[in-house]
Amino acid sequence: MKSNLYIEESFSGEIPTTCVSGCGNFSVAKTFDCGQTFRFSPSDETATSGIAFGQRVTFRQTVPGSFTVIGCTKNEFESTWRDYLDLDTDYGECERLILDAMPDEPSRTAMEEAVKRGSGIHILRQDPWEITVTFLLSQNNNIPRIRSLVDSLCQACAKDGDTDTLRFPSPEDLLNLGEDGLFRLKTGYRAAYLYDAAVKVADGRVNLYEIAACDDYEQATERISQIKGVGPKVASCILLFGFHKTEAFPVDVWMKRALARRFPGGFDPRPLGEWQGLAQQYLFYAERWGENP
DNA sequence: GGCCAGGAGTAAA
DNA sequence: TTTACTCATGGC
Repeated sequence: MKSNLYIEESFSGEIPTTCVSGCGNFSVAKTFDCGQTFRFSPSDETATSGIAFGQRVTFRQTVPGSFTVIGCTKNEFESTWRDYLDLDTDYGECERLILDAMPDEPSRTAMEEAVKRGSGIHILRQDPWEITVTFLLSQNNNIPRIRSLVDSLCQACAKDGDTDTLRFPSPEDLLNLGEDGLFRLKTGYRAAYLYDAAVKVADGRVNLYEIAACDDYEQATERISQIKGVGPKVASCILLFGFHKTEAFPVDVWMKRALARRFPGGFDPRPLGEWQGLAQQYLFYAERWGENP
């Protein structure tokens, strides 16, 4: 169901700008800084720029719930960014459901604190293949270096000049690069994983469309895990960020710290059901940014 | 120079 | 079924 956004297009000279308001307390900065994408970064104090679907885009925001998309017409916003930013989900309601699923103290208070800190985060609807590749690169790696590896991969597969570096490499691009070529990009032992992913997606042994259509989370996990290097954590990240399967609950080193600190009595995410993934993002964000939101 | 990073494959117990 | 070791690389 479409929510009631107010969308207005304007022009500054030749440059179109689309202003969007009425999207709850959506936060651009938090959404792009909670580790779900590696191709965006702050361009100044109020703007975040990056690349998705082969397009460069800038989102500028000064107050929660409204923002502008620079260089973007209303039609482009409707056809691409409205869905990408998941603006038709009521995240206020999601927050309430998360807290309702945590009736017992002190866990409820602990979750409440994380939700308050992370409130405004949306789970982006990103490209499944791109997420598969980037989270293969993420394993046993740090966030700045993952960004740099994604960049060099895109540049290595660029064909015709600058504009082509925007496009994310296809499985065929990775096959052309070869395992050796992937290794030379400093991907380390992950080169073999990337190559295996490219082979299996290209020949259909791993069918991303079937995974997208699969309502059984366990079965989807089993299918994506056919790729070498996809274990429990990477699988849950791919399903959450690439397929929007929000019952995923990725547990990494940040989450282990967050859970140990906030829930010393242990934490079972299962009662959160389809909101596990969003709760995880709040906890991840709160842990990563600590007292500096 | 050792430890850690949005872990997973493998061999051994 | 769990546990230790290993896997590239770079920042600290």
